[in-house]
Amino acid sequence: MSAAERPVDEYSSRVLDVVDEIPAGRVMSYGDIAEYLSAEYHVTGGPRQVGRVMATFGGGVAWWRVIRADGTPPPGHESAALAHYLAEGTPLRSARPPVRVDMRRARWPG
DNA sequence: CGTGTGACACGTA
DNA sequence: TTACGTGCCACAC
Repeated sequence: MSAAERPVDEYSSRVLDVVDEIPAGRVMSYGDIAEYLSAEYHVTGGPRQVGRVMATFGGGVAWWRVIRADGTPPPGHESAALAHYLAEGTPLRSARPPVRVDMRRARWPG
């Protein structure tokens, strides 16, 4: 683990912990994680903060299971994300650009 | 201490 | 369906 993958703050640790619990073939949106942390652990932070955590420390977790609410994977990682989706059997609405996960079926409530 | 930026979300056109 | 504006909040300058 590099220093860039060692979150020192509580919020980042919570976010990465939740991401680690998402089963293969399922996904959560940035907003879902923010809402889950707020409801279950009573910690504040919006979707953009979750996005910031993933951009900074996402390298150490299953980052492809954390996507936007409309089902699109993070910019610049669509190809790598698609490979994971095909390998895990994640429900897709579009298997070629613009790649989009079928949120209605793949969404994990946490 | 104001301004810009971002791996976001949502309503409206 | 895509495109744009607005709200959001932490962080860098």
